[in-house]
Amino acid sequence: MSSFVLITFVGWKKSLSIGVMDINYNELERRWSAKWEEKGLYKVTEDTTRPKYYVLDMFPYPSGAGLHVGHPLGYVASDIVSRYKRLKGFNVLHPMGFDAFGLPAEQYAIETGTHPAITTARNIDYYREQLKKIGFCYDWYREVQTSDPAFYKWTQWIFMQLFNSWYDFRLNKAADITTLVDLLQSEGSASLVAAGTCEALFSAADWQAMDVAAQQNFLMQFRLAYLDHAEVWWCEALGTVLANDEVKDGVSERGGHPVERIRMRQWFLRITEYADRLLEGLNHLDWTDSMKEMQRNWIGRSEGASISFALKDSTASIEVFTTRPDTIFGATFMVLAPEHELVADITTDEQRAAVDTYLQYVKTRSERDRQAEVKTVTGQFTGAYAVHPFTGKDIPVYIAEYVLAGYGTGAIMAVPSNDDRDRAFAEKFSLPIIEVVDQSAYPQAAREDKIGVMAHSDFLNGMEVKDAIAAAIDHIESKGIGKRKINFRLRDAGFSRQRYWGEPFPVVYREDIPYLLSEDALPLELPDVEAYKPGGQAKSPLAALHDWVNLPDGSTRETDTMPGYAGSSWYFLRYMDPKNPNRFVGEAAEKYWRSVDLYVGGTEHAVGHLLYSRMWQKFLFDRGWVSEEEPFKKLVNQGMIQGVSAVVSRVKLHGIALSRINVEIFLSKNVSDDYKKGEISDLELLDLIDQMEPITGPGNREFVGELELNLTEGIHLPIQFLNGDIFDYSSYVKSVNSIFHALFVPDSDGIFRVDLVVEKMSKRYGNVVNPDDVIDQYGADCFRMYEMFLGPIDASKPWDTKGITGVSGFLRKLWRLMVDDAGQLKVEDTPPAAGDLKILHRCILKVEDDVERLSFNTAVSAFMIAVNGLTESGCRSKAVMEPLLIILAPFAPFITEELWSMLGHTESVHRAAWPKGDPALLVESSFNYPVSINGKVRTNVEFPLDMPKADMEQATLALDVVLKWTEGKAPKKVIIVPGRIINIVI
RNA sequence: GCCGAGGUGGUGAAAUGGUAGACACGCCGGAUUCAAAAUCCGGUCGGGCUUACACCCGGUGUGGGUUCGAGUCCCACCCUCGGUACCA
Repeated sequence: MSSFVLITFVGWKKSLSIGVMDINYNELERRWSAKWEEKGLYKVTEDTTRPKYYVLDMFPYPSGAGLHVGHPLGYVASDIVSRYKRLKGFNVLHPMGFDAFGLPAEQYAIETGTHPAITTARNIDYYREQLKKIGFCYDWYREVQTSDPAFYKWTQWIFMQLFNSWYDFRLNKAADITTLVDLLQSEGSASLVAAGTCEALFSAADWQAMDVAAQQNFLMQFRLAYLDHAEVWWCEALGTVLANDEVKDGVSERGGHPVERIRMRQWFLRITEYADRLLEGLNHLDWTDSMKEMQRNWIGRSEGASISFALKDSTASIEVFTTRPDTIFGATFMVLAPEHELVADITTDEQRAAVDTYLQYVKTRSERDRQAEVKTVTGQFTGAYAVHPFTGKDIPVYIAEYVLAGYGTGAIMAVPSNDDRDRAFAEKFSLPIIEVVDQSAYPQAAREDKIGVMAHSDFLNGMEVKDAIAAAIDHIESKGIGKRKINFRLRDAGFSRQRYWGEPFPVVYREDIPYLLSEDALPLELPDVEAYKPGGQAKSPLAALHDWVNLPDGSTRETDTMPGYAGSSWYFLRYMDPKNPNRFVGEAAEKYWRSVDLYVGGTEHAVGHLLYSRMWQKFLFDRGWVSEEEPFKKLVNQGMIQGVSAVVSRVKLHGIALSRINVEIFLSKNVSDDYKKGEISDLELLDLIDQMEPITGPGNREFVGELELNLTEGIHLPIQFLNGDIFDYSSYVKSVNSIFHALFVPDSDGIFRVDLVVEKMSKRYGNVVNPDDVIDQYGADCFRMYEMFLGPIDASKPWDTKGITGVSGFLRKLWRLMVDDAGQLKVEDTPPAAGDLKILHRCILKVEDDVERLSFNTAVSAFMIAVNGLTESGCRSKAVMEPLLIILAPFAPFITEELWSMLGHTESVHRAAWPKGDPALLVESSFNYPVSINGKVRTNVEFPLDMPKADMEQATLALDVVLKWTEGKAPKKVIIVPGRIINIVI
């Protein structure tokens, strides 16, 4: 597929007819865009006379494919809210920028040698141009780019503050590391040990006697940005470290080379210190429950106990964390994570070879594979035994991939009676199972549910699980073998990448000890490199720059760079004061804008970005640099717009020569299905191909015996040539370059059909729809409204351009409501008819309610209903048209501005005030009640709304239809809900 | 596997526990037109019955339950999508 070129989107474009009364959207939109820009209509300042409102979009990563129709879904929604709030009198901050560091630009650089800065700048220009066409009210003066040194200077600065801070247990917040040094200086580590934050006990004198390296190593255990070791995917063949995304099925996605986990020293952020506050803070946020739930589960707070198991014939012990200390008598073996530090020590000589083999296997396994694997249990006995702390029995120690080094202590006491994976493991390795919880009273209960009565458990026997947990912990504590503990699933965040295109660390090493640069050395700019492909073992390309790495004073620079989420963890603050050279955000601006009132973005960021941002904000808050502890008050997730792909099968021939080389043979759906089912034989298929283009070469058919047909499924064809499921292959072949030869084998009716598959919109699938093309044909207003009309903002759905004609028709209808065929304004300064006022006010109230609820699709239909109604009634009243234009302006900013100015206004419609809807105009005096018999609607009857229930009941029972059903008998019950329904039960 | 979301006509969807399918697309029929585009009018969940008006039965992924009444609430299951710690 490498030889075909993607061509611009023209397939569904029809010629646009512009009649006398047609609106030239493109001209109109260009004209108003220019005027707004000239007047600075969307420029925002800190205006203390008006209440502020901060509406933020998750900024995009500018990929080479440009914006597709899925991106603007959330942007249109937030733009509508921004404009609506402005009409409501708020001073609205609505900025946009670019998340500009990232892997794709670097990968492109490796392939082509183009500097990522060049690709990125180009992509950003294209994105910005596309965004501007859609008519967003962004204040472009405030644009930020995370790869801009003026921006990442402050990313580096915040990293330095994290490095220079520790989490002060006394204040329960971050504090300057010097306060820790003062503490150690004056009293040693006693209070730290008491607080459980470190184990080494030493005095003030001991501290003072330590050398620099020892002191720094100690402080490293407390810094919020710190060095530790972690594993990365290493691919020897490619010579690079790979992202999880780049590893598929245990091999590199590019090239299919072997990969393995290797351990490296890297930077981390101590987000776990914030686990409790990140959890608690959720309670005060206006986010969806599902989003909060995902964060809660990610943080994963669990209460239990840590217990120490002594090893037989050894001084070492294994510490485990368990949420089920009550089941300790059911612990019949132990399992260590394969990476556990004790593994090498405790493995016996007889088991060493087997353990090593198993460790090799685990190195090729991703964490996800390890957790997802439930069908086949794997593990290996180490030869070592632990001593059960209560029974004194020997229990074997295994290693197994299902135990992860990063969770808890990296070791478990396995209780096969009450844990599914332990159970499966015990069964596979024939280990004893002791049923310690009698759940016979709870037939519905699962093995892992915390209900039942304890059995075979010595002093716990007869207790309910809940009580047994408490009793077991008490006992464990009194025996001194463990203690009550709260554990979090959340792990500290890896902050190093062995990559080029990221923020350099403002760090140098002397004697292997990291030191920060001075603040005036910031920004530490990313230097140019010769090659983007890493040279040395798992090092970033920066490591090859010897002059840059090795400083004259003998120190060396950190060569890793920061991850993608570094810049995105605080960019929302920079928008408040984007050009400030002296501070990451100026104090006055920060105190005015404070935090984001509405944040719109995809669920894919539910835990990553949203958790890191919250941590950074809390840290900056602790240190007194910002005034709010949470960055995003309200959060809304937009759904994903998927593409519809054209998927076919491709066949390759071996052992036969075609008239041309490099021919791709595609099979139409029915042909391919029949072939797969065996209803078409190899020979028949070959015949079909032969009909398309004669197979030449030595003896053709005689070669059939050696012929090999290779079917590849799931090949994507570009959707531009698609009409329904029919693929116009002759146009497609004409459109691509001459090197590409393709043979299309159609169905028996001569038509080539594809499988339609709904999936992520992506360049690689050839299913991308570009908003530019939609706007060229229908205009930005139409595009915006159609995106909203597609469905609820948070729902995912496939894009289909066909339906857009409905919205297009609506905009024309709106235009014709106010402008006649000759282009003359029809609107008159006459008093509005009562019916028209009712239509208008119903619309105002509905749209207002819908925008507040972010239900934009129903707001669009409310506009359609209003315009249909006003068209039907022949309304011409200015008093109706003007408010209608104002409420529609957030959705369709261009056409409303044009009509508004035609009505004689010199000030922009976007500076108008939202009209007040009057509910009194909508009050009805009667209601047409549905009458249902046993819940099924049988007829309708109209009653005044103030009619007494008894009268309604009497009148309803006398209806012919009702009499037919009741057969004259008295009903069992009559339910009357005023203004709703009448239900008769017989 | 685990966590989260979703499943309603041919399609996108609507519906504070109260007339399922608003608003649109598509399709069918008609008006207008030399013709087309555009526009306008009517029809459009399935089945039964009827010359017709009407009427009846079934219907919101599957199976149960709560309720006068369930797309909506509860239980179990199936399928699709997002995340799963280095894609962004």
